[in-house]
Amino acid sequence: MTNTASFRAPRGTYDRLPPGSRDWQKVVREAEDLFGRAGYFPVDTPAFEHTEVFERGVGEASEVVGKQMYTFEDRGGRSLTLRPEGTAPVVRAVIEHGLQRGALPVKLAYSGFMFRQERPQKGRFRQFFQLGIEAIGSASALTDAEVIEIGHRFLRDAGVEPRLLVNSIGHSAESCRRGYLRELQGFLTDHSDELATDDRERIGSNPLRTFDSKEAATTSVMADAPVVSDHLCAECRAHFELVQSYLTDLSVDYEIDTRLVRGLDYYTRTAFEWVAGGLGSQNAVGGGGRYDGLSEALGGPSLPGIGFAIGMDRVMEARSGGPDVDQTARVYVVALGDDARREGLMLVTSLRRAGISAAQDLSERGMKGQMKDAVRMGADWAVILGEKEMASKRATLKNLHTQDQESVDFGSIERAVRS
RNA sequence: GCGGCCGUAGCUCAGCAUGGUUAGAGCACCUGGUUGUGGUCCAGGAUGUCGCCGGUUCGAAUCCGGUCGGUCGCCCCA
Repeated sequence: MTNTASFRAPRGTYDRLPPGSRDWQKVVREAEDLFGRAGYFPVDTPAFEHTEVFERGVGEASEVVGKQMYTFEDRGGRSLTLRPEGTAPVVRAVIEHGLQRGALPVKLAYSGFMFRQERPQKGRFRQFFQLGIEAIGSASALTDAEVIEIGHRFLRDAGVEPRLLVNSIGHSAESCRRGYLRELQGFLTDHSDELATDDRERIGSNPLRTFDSKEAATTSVMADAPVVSDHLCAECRAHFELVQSYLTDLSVDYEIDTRLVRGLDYYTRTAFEWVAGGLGSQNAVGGGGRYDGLSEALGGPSLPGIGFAIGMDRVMEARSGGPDVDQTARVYVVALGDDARREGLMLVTSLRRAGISAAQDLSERGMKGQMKDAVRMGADWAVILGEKEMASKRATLKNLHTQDQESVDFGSIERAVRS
């Protein structure tokens, strides 16, 4: 009620309420099962990290680090940051605990809230929920294919029909992306007077981003720009071709998008993104890529890795169909009078202990109101306890689908409703 | 962070241009018709600091300013 409470959830946050909250729970559980079947172990890392984890991991040139982080100083003067993404913290945890000394790759699955201070809009929140997996310690293209297939499968199972875009952005060598970047910067400098001002400023810091620009001026220039995929070294090219052929083997439909670049600096080689309709301009439901240099950037050993992050909020928005209407209780006890309500409380509890969902009226309503409540909960059975039933110790059991009623003694109710 | 639109009951919205009695509708909710049987029908009932603060005015849901929030686009991303 807004009349007494003048507090609202902070901007860009939300309360997850019934009935949709149950759908959410169901989708998350399906994801956990799917990731678990593929051998990805659950991992949880703190909601905040030392700020440097993101500055060095995600990269200071990225938008996320540059202007979207919730950074604060604690009472000990340490600079901490609410995690804006999950990969850098997971890699930090792997290094810190030496998980890479066991069998490789280390396969981990995480889920949780991430925080970025941006202008909220549909499908974009300041506190948002991501699910992700990371396979750390394998450079094989098999891993790329496995990770992508799992994410794709999750989205499809969740009722999203995503388009999968893939690209390779090479690795950081002169023979590969570094050389390409210089060529791109040269191209952009030659055309700098034709670019939108925002994009002109990125030539030095983050030239790849100009491919994402929606400025008409920039878009037309970029049509003729050199593209990363034409400048990959032999190894990166071979890797990308393998990934593609594996995806084809797995019947995962994908599109090559040579203009796909990702926002976080740590990506190398494979980059991918899932997009879906119904989300307005926030059409990316998930994305990921290979990050072969991340571990070293965080002071760890050389450890190639790949993973994805999927935005649950956007998944729930994009999935087909409305909320599933679930049964709240299979058995509803209609009780009339104090003695019956007391008996009902015991009956409901024993049914629940037996694994059967059950409910009774807790508002001391009349019979009509209780019957309505039973229907509202989607109950299959109504157990009626009135004066007659209390006197005879036999409840009236009504099948709410067929309307049939029978008289059963209290001890037989559980067996009767199991059918 | 920038720009457009919006903010009235739990939900969807009317009323606001031409300020004026107790601010409305539908859905949902509760009760009764049916002294103990739901999804239909009928009757009745409860619910609003008209987002918030301030200004103009005899008088503001209505006009003005600010602010908070949402939404769409930009930036960027999940």
